[in-house]
Amino acid sequence: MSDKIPIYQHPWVGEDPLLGELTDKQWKILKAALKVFTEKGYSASTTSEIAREAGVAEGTIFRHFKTKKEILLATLIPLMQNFIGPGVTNSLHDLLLQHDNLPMEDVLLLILEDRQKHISALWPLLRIVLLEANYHPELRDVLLNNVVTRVQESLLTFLQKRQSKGELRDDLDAWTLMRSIVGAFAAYLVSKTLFPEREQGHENRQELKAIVNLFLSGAKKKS
Amino acid sequence: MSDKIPIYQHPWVGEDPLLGELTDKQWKILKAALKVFTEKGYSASTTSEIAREAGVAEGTIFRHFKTKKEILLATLIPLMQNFIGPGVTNSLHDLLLQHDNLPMEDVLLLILEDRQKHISALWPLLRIVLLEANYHPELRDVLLNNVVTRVQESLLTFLQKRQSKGELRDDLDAWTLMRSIVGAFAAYLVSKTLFPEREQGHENRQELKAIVNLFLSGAKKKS
Amino acid sequence: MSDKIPIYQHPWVGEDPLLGELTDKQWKILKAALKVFTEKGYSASTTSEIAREAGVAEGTIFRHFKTKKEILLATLIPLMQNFIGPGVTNSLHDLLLQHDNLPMEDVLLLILEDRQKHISALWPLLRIVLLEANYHPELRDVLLNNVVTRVQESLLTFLQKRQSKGELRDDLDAWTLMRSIVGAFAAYLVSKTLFPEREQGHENRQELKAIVNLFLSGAKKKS
Amino acid sequence: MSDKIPIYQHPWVGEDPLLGELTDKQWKILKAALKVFTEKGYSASTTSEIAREAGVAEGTIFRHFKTKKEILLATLIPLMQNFIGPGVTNSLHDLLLQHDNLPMEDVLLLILEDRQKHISALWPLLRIVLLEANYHPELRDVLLNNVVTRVQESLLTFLQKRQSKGELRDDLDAWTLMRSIVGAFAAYLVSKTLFPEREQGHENRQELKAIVNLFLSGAKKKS
DNA sequence: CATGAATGAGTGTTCATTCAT
DNA sequence: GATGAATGAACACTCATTCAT
Repeated sequence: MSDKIPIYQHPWVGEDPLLGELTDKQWKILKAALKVFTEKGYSASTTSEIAREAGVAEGTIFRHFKTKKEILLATLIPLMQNFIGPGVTNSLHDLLLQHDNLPMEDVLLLILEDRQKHISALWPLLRIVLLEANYHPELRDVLLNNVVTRVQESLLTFLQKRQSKGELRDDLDAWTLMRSIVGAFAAYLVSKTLFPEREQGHENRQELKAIVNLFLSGAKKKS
Repeated sequence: MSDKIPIYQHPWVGEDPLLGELTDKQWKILKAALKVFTEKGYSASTTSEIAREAGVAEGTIFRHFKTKKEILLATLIPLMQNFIGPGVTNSLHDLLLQHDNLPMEDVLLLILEDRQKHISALWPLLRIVLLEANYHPELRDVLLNNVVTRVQESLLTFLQKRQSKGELRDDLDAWTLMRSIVGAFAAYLVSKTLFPEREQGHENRQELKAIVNLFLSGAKKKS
Repeated sequence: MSDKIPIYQHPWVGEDPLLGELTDKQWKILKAALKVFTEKGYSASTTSEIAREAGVAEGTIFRHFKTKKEILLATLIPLMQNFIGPGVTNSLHDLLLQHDNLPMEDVLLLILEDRQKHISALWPLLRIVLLEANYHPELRDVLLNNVVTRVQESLLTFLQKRQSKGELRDDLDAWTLMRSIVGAFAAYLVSKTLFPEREQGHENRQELKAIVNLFLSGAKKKS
Repeated sequence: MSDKIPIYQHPWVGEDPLLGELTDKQWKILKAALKVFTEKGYSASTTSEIAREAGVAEGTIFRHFKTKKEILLATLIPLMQNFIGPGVTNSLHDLLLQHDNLPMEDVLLLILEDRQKHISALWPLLRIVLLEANYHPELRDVLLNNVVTRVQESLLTFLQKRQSKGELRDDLDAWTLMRSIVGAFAAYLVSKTLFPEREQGHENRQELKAIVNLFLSGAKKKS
């Protein structure tokens, strides 16, 4: 048991019942699997390539995971549950609580900058999750319940509070407000990825400010 | 060649050099391939299932397409070039031209409703294109150049014209405006798909109106 | 279809729904499978060895049979249904009918000699059937219903008729009589196989006569 | 070596050079192996299941037995040598000696009843031995030399003595007599196993009596 | 041009056996 | 001596691709 790696030293898995603690070998396999899946997708990846990448024998993989699909789930689900999910939500929640009294503009800008950092760091991971969620309901469920729903709730609560404070229009559903700002922000990230040259000229923070400004110009309560 | 089908009778392929005109058999194969790819994704589809679905022998497929990958490209690229692309762009273009003098609110609503209809109809196709574009650069290129770019250009032109007319703020980049409205609209579609129960209560047109209203409240030039 | 082999040219399969007619390749595979199974038993046989023995690619095997187990069943079941079963039963039945009026001694001797010839010819086949029937209920069922039961019925009918004619004791169940003569005969065959040197000295026919004599001495009705 | 188990406390192995005395662990492994082999046959059994069943680590098994095949031999050979063989023979021998002066009918009935009891108790073991002897010559040899031959000798001696006493026909080889009674008896056991419903109606002892009666009616010397 | 049987490299998975601890 | 993680050759089976008919 001496080769166990302490939970906090890797992003995967806390007291997650699916995996428990990870041995050195398991960690190497999961890291290799994530790399290979990320590059080629699940179907086009082979267990033998994962083994080669992990530096273990192919048989070793199946000592730790019953099937190839279990490797996929054991790779992505804990990441969503323990890393993406809480990572995303907690910091979001903290942000919203912490700066409860800042003006809307500033809070939203902080949030978007914070989100952007997180998403950039996690992008390869998020990408494979989003792709494979199309074919594996188990992934879809965890994605929805552990990531999407949590983000929504945090944001909704925040927006509703600001509505009741009179800072945001309440003739529109908070849900609609949320979709708009999240959509605009997401579209910016996508655009930055697809057309790096296009967005490169602009200062990132300026662009985020513009997004917030446009949103709030429409969303603020007119006195 | 009596079994040739006139171009205009099927959505695929015009003067596309990749395929030229399609024989009856080719058409059946492509239709079958699209169905199978759509259901299981490229990697998990087998040529034998495509053959069965098309009602031809497996060998026949390879008489028309050199490899499985060529089937994928021959299926999706013409669709993007001749169907999604123009279909999308033209109608968009027409709409924008046709109602050039309508108030912003009405034009945007018309556009979104029109887009929504198109996207719904094409969704299975768009889905597989978006998914596979992640792994096949050939697809990604065509997707960007033939679909995304065209939509952007139409919308940009429209927004810029309205900016120059003084109807929209010109302190913000038209690109930024576009991202916001497109993002908000896309977020609505995604939300409708992922949480049908959530969005079900609302009247679709009301929701689109809210999106437009929110956008324009922020985007309109203050006099 | 020109490579189909007429049914009657091989022992396997008549209008057997399991296989229908056999192509040249299928025939080679089944022959190879029978050989390999016979030599090493089912579990220890590999599909690759069967392929090598049949002179076909391993993939070819699975074009004709879905699983390794299906090869086993497709090999043995038709043999039992079309070869062992009828072969055994018909000739037995014919014999019994044909020589209905011969003295018991002669009929029994004819039967045993006939059976012995059949069983010798089929021994490798019977052996693998008997062995694998222990692990595959499908085989056991066909063995019992198509072989064992048929033989029993023929013999029982014969013995009962002779009982009612007053030639055999009727204070004993015909079933008991049958078991005794069949058992004695089987023990002789086993003994000949296990201890060839022991039984070699004796003339085969003399030995069969002794078996019949011993049986009839006990089984004949005392006047 | 304090964990050695005295020989006489387990049925396996006496001065058998193959195993010598057994440690507690070895005993557990052999018991587990016998169970697993008995249930699935040799080929379909896995060493890991044997280990699990024995409650030891998989590596431990290979510390005691070089190969899987050695486990099979170490399991079955000593059982034949020390349990089946002697067990069978001795009690048979004793019976024959003890009741040397009883009438044939009674002795044979006693023998058959005694054998039946033994065989029933040992059936799972005998079954696997008979099956695997087909593929492992080492097993076949021991089976023939230690079990079959011994039984034969005891019975032959008995029958020959009765022949010389004038109680049994001596115009037939004792070997022939033996085969007949053994065959009839074996056929009864097989029949009882395959068609339990058929033989259920009859009283077991009555059936045995009938077998003996039929045999002796034919085998007894006519005065 | 169409067929579909044949191919064989490759797949995910198993398992007897080894060996560092 | 006992362990069980690691191994890798072998397994049953798949599938894109070829080619004789």
